[in-house]
Amino acid sequence: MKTKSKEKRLALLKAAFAVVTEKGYFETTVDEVARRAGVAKGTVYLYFKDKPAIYIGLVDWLLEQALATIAEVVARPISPRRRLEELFSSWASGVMSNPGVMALLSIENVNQINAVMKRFKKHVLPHIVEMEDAIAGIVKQGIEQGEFRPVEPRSAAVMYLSAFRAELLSANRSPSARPGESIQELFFYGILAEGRGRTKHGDR
Amino acid sequence: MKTKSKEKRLALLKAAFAVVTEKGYFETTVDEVARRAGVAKGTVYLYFKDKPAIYIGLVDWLLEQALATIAEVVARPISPRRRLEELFSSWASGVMSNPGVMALLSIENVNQINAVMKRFKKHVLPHIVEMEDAIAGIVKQGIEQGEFRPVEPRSAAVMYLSAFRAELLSANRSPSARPGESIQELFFYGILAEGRGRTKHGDR
DNA sequence: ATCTATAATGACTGACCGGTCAGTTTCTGG
DNA sequence: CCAGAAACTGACCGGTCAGTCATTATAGAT
Repeated sequence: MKTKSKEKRLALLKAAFAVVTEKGYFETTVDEVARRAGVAKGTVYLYFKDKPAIYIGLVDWLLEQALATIAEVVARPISPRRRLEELFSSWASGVMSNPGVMALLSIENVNQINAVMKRFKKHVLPHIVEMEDAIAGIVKQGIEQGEFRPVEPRSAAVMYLSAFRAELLSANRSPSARPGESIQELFFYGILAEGRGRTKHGDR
Repeated sequence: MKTKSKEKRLALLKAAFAVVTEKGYFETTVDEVARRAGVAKGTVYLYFKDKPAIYIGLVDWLLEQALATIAEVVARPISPRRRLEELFSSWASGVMSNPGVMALLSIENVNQINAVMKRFKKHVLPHIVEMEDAIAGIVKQGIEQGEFRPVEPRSAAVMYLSAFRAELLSANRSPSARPGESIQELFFYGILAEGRGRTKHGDR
């Protein structure tokens, strides 16, 4: 039965998610993932080739959901700005809301020195690029419709993701004032009081 | 001789920096740090209590430099906006330029589940907060002088650091167009084309 | 009820690595 | 030149954990 197997795999991924977001990849043991899923260690190896494969499967699963959320927001009949706002809150209340997810994806920062890291990078990076592209698409649309300034869409996408990340982390640290809106607002309006006449960042 | 000892310690930190930014904390072995510094493993333990202590010493050292750079920029007779711009480029050409540094500090994202992680967090977080405070100070000054809008200084600081991080990572990935200026420009001007009349993000 | 195939188990192994410490080398000052 | 101190060394130990596989349990077919 194919579905039964898929369900089992998913259950393992969920267990892995719980452990990895709590402890990080390197401090996660396969045995704990197994126990958390209610199976023995050997069973994990029936569904995943090795430990890195669990991580890769996990990232695939998470980013798939993140991308699905983007697609969903893009389908709504709203302005690009509203799209970005709603994506922000959709993510913030979904899987991406776990700050551990950010740490999870942070592995991308490490230089790829050995075989395992190369494998990680090879799988994670294309997904991240795909996400950036999707967001850049929203930005581009906003520019064409005149809602956004003619900025570099990719940079704006990178900035958007950073803002989201920043929001998650700071919210995690102090659940005080609503910094989420504050950070979103900064993304939209910038920090400067005036001098908004130009398009490019001065010349030279 | 006290200085001799300090020098040795510094040499070890530099070796640790090289290895850790390349491989990340968990894949770094004490033995490799020792070899990279040209000493035997045992020697490392004359200067650091254990492996976590190396990491903590490293973070202290790096953030000390980052803070010193802020202080230096703050001392210059320039506008808050220029301060932020010059800090950006000072960092980008200094120790912070290594993308591995960002990965290094990313450990802070992991939840503190065990004693070692708690130790990490206890040391790293205050430093990060200190940095955020310093930048928030610049922002506050800019608001008082009317150069910046009346935003929440802390949020702006968090956003600034995120922007820097984003810049580093994307520059590392594609040395194509100058995304640095692009991202800085976004931080200052935001993305919206107009509707700049208000101060707060709507009401609600 | 019995047989077979498929799934699951967990004890075991080998590699790795943090930390130790008895032994060795280097330094210092008399 | 020597003796004692201080610095350094690296073989060794113990614990951990990824991955294996012989054995056992389960499900489905007849």
